[in-house]
Amino acid sequence: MIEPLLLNLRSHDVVTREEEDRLRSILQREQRFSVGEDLVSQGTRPGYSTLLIDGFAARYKYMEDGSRQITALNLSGDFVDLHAFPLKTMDHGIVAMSPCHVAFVDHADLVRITEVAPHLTRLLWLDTLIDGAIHREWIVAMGRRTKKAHLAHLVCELFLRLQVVRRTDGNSFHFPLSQAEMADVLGLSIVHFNKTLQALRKEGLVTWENRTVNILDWQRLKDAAEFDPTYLNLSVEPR
Amino acid sequence: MIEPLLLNLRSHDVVTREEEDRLRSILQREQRFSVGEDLVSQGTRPGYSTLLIDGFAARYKYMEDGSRQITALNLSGDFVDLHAFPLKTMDHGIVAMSPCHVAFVDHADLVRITEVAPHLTRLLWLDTLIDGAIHREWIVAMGRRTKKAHLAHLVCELFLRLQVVRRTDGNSFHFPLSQAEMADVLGLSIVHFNKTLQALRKEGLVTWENRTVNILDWQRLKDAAEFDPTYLNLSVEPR
DNA sequence: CGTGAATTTGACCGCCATCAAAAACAGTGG
DNA sequence: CCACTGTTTTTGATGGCGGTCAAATTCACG
Repeated sequence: MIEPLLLNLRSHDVVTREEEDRLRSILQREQRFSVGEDLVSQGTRPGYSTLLIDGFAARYKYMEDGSRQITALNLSGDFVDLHAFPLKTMDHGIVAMSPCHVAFVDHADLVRITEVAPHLTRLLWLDTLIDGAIHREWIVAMGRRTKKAHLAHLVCELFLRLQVVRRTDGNSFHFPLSQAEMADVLGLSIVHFNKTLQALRKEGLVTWENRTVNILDWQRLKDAAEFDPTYLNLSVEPR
Repeated sequence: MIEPLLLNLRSHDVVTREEEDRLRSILQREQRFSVGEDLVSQGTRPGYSTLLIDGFAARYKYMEDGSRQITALNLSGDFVDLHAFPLKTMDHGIVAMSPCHVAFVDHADLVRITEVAPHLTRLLWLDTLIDGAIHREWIVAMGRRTKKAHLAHLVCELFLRLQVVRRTDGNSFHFPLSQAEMADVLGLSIVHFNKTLQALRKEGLVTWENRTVNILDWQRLKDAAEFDPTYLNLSVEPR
């Protein structure tokens, strides 16, 4: 049940059997959310953190004019709000973009981990640091990439992250977001997201239909995106 | 010497005398950098982290076409690359935007802290989580705010962050970035940054000259920015 | 087959990039 | 103190990317 989390952590460092057991032992009740439900709502102070076992979720923030910006995408195996643990008050919400299967962890148990399991603490810390690295990459994409490159970059990133948790199938992966939702990821209008996607399709870099993305030419996609996977830290090293 | 760091940490939680001493004891040699020098370069694997004692620094990434995006601004009291500690390889660089006074901390000493000082560990973790929260706010600003609101938001954020480390003077603060550098923060052209700034000036929200920003009307600036300081976590709570 | 959602196309227009150059400013040496 | 030079800020003109509005088409599903 925590397999995707373990796959995630093990893409960065060795996780011992003892650490694995410790993680299992702190998982509280499971719960399922359907599309559109908030896993965590803005402004709340949850006393627990949420592990996404399976599904797709998005961090989002609404503006006063009703527009929305998605600031992160969470995949199977992601701790969606380890953040809330020392951060206390949620400054944004997290919503299910597909049916989501989650498990909860009490903050008290996380505090306990920092007290007795320093290496595991560093691994969880690392997980939040990679979130930060992804955020920076998104900032770069929004500020200095063309929209086409931004989208291409996102596809590259999603592919590698999904591959870690074995959610890819050859060169393709299931991806449940609508184009309207993707527009909120890229900070675009729906119309222009559509035109950007069509540009990628026309160049023969990807297909994207039935909520399935298929990468036709990894090398050219990578080039179009100026994609460098360093920030994902996909190498096993002592941390 | 680590006073600004302590001010930073103490804006979130109580820091005991023992923790304070521990922090002092792990600070290695100090160093000064002049404007334009890299505190940390992209692609390197430093064995230490850098505490910014005084000055302004920026995380940046260059694109192949030579354009640059600044993904974060670091102020006095910020740990500029606690990230590199479990992250290992720097996926971006950090450059001095003003003369910078820094001190170094060995990664081995940071590992030691995770082993013997859980609360201090959580405080340092928190620090990196707030970096992440700021990143998310920047993503929102780039994706869904007008450029004027984005700039206003940044001014609000800088003011509060500088106030914590006592680098404000009434409603104004010293800020050494040129307009060209600010353009790299907002993902704008120099010309348009200038026009955006003039819009804020014309509305009587700020003055900005001689590298000094003065906030003329906090409330209206806040409104123009849709600024909500929650993400900065400026409240003292047990973490 | 009908209804609502999602995708796609087209027209129009404004924000912002680019190019160019003027004006203001800062630091230099004479 | 002033001329000289490079940097920074500011202004103006032009064009393209991407937003908004509107509608057609395709798709999902009861």
